[in-house]
Amino acid sequence: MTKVLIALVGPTAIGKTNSSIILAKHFNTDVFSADSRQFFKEMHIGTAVPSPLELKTTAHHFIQHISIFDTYSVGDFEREARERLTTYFKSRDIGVLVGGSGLYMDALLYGLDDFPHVPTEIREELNGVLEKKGIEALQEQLKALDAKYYSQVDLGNPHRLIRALEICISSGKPYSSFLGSKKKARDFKFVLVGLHAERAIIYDRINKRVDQMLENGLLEEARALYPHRHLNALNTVGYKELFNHFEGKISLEIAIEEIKKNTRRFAKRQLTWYRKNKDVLWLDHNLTKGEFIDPIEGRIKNLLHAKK
RNA sequence: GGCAUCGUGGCCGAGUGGCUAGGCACAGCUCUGCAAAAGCUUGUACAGCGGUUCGAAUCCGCUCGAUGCCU
Repeated sequence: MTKVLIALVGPTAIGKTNSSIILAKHFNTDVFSADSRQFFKEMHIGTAVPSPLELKTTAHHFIQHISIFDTYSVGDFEREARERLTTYFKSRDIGVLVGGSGLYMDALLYGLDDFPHVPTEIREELNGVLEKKGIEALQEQLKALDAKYYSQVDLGNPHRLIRALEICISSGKPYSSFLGSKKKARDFKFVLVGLHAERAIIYDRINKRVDQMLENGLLEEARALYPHRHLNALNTVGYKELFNHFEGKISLEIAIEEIKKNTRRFAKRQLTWYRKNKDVLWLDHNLTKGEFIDPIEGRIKNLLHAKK
């Protein structure tokens, strides 16, 4: 029996959570999250995690399953989620995946290459190089260790440079030599669905949701997390702006405007991520339940038939 | 009514005769273990009209508009 994962993507605040639950109920499935911020159990309001009721009604995976103090990466997620799905599909035929993090979604749907484990000291050291000698030092080092990748990376992007270098250094082989190998086979097929709306509508929903988060107590949540502001998990829209406010750098009003602005820009990047992906079936966010489910059901049937 | 100052791209803001500041926003884009991260690309705009000049956002005049002061 072919297993099918319905993968739902779309810009933040467009209504993915709600739609995912509609799908889960209709197809009687669990929901798997691929949202890199909803993983953290210490964050609730600012990450727009599903409500307690929603979590109670529909089984969710990878929602608040780790701590902001944990080290977690796409690689961990990809492995963990793939294993979880394998188990899940032993007794189920359809699953729902929702997520706002393009990289995490794609890692699960399309696979990731295998990379050797990198000791954290190597990254720390490279961060030190960046700080002391500047990005040029990283560029030169990469040029020496992996000329091929050097010619195609964003040379101005320290994250990309450091990642490539840490692989080169820890493995003794060029980063690019690990790329493009055959990915681990997925034991499921997927239907990729994108929620779509006019830009103005998305932005309006974002602005309103931010106001709602504030009413729900985002300020208090952020204040409680403030001591941990240096953790990567807290380098998150909705929190970092408030941290700046706590430090007296900006007023609360400005902080709120910044949250809205940064959320809009985040939504824009999410749109860019999937705009050129031909697998995506784009559906308007405002469809009725039937109009929404029918085309998805159609695609699922096509998949099942194609298999035979 | 008089005098004075000012009027630069969506916003902020440099620039006092020639070599298209810059920042922010918007828009577009990149992405294989920090991804709600990180990075990249993009605007010849000088209130209007006329004049001086080889050449004006920069000088002169008028008009319009804003602000301040005076009667």
